[in-house]
Amino acid sequence: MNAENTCIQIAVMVPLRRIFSYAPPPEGRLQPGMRVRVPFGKGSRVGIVLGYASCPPDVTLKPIGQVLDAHPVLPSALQQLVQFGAAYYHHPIGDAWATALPTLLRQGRPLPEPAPQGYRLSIDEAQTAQRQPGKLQQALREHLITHRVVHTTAIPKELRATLRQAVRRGWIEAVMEDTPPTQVAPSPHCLNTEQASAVTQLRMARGFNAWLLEGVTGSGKTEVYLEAIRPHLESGAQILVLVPEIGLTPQLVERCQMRFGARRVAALHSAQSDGERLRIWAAAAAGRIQVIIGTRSAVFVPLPRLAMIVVDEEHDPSFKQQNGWHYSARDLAIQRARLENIPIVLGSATPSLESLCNAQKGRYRHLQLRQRATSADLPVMTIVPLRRENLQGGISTTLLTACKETLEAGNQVLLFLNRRGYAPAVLCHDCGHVIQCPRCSAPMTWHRRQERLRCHHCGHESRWPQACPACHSTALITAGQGTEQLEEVLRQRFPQTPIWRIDRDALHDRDSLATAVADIRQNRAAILVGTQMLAKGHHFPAVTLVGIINTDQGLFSADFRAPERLLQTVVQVAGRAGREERPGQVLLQTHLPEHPLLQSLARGDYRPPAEALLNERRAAGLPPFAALTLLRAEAHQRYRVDTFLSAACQCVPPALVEISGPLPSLMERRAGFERAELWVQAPNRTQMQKALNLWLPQLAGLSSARHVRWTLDVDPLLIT
DNA sequence: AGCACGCCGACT
DNA sequence: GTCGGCGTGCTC
Repeated sequence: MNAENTCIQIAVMVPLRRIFSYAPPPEGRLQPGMRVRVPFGKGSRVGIVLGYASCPPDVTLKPIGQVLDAHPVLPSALQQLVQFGAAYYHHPIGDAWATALPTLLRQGRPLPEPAPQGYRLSIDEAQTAQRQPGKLQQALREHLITHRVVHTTAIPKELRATLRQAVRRGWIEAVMEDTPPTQVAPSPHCLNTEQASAVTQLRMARGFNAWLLEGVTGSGKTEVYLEAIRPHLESGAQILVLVPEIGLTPQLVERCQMRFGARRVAALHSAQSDGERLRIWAAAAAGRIQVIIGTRSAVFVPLPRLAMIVVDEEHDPSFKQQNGWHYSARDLAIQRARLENIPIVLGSATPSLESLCNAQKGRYRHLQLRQRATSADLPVMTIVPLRRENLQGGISTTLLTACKETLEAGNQVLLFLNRRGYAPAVLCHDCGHVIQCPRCSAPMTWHRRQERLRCHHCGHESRWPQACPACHSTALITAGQGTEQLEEVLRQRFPQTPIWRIDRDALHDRDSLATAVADIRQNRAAILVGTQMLAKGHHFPAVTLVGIINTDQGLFSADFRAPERLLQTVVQVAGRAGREERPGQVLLQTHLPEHPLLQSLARGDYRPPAEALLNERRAAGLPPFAALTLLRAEAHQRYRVDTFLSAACQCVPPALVEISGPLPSLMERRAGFERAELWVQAPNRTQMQKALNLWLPQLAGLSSARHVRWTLDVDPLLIT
């Protein structure tokens, strides 16, 4: 006769900012982190046990439907990480858990049994196998006699059924334990003094420690990671490596597997099937994989013997999730390292201003690699003023001449233009009207090859308009240049030269980036035209000239981070040039040749312009010198967005934060939704959290909140 | 997010 | 006379 009942608190996997209570099952104790299936509304949902609590005796609770796990699905440190992340980014806990788990576990599927490492004949095989061995049994038996232990994948398909039967009958047994680790290959490279010093310091790191490894392009950061983690792998520990996009860094996986053995190292990314991802996830959780190289969500992979985390290209914006739970995998990785009390390395040639600031404040230990690992010099940057230049499809005569000379010398040219399609706009020659996407406040992009107008924000497509919608003139023309047009212009100018376009459109209908890259390496003189995709990771040894076509885009953007990204992109693209003992040259086309950022950038080093940008941020009171959160709202009707945001302004906890807005979003209309936002600034993250914790319940209670879709973006990265 | 309930327009 | 539009409210 308890005055109070115990109930179990469950994070149900729905996007609701609530925890639900259920009656505990009659037998068996539940542990936090176990998955359960619970009756919910009309049907049932998967949920996570958070703990026991007492609840008043008068409420009747539904019982837990089914306990799905014998053990917590995430270890306690990761449970804390999900908890922390949900609280910090003010995201519903159930949905945070759903995001942290592989799809199949989220859906309630069981954790897979560990796959056997191999098979062998059992000791008493002689007795059990006597009765009439069939042809297949005999074949299998001989296979196992010659190979002793056979890995599952090495068994011919036609013998699989026989194998299953043989295991059931007992004359073949599964080998579950790890194969002894293969010998770790010695480093094929000789480290220079800076690399060696970085490796030594990282190897001595014990306990939580954050390191910023800042190394110019070509300085051999990867070699430092690999050598720093080597002793951990030799002692059987595990390593987590986070990368921005795995498709762009397949060499890292290959290099890692080459050195440490393919069986120890696995990649985890969205191109894999749900089943494959779960298998790798489970193998990592069971300690059978030592190195996980993965994108964002890999920050939640359980690794029982985790010894170090590496975040490669830590400045890359794709570490911040843009939909659903807006978490930064880089920042959560740091929190994970803190919770697990291990060192973490953030590596980049162009560190984010946030990380630079942390290094300067002494929160991160700073490691620098100033020399390139090969003897190649850093490329020379030259500003090409466009004021007087004759432009051909966006290319200046100066750049064209440089291309010609480079090609004649048998070298390759890389032209960077961050705009897909043929032209970023179509306009009326008579009245100037620009063809807009009907669902977004953005111009439509002309794709000439498919003869379609496409919106890059919502995917809307249409034909070339018959007449101007405003004045009915038929004189419609394209304006501006995209990669498709650049490619066309270059084909006219250099008909004999192979030209490669590397962007999402070009790779869609041809083969993968990897094959394109392989082909490019085979070729001599060639031109590469491409977007962002070209800037990341790949080495093009024969490229000696890099042209940045539209430098100015990053100088005019309303996003306060645009100059930082411009700087990082230019330095990264420039780093593709002049490797392998050939001097490189970078030409920056601009209408603003005197712009201080470009002047500073042209001197070649990342640091001075980065520090200038940091000073600007300090003066403007922007991150990393203040904490920033965006309250975004969208609805079909504009007045509902404004009503909600104004009401949200009214209930802001006074004195803690400063509010600007409601401001229309950079793209006011997107996919048929009217969008606006509130900017919330606080002197630091602690104060921000205090304010958000007071504000959020008020927000959720607003009646106007029910007519809009709203989200909080803590530490926003892209102001889209 | 789903899912049901509920009150107003064009169809067999 | 119904089928169905999406506005509103709820989920232990």
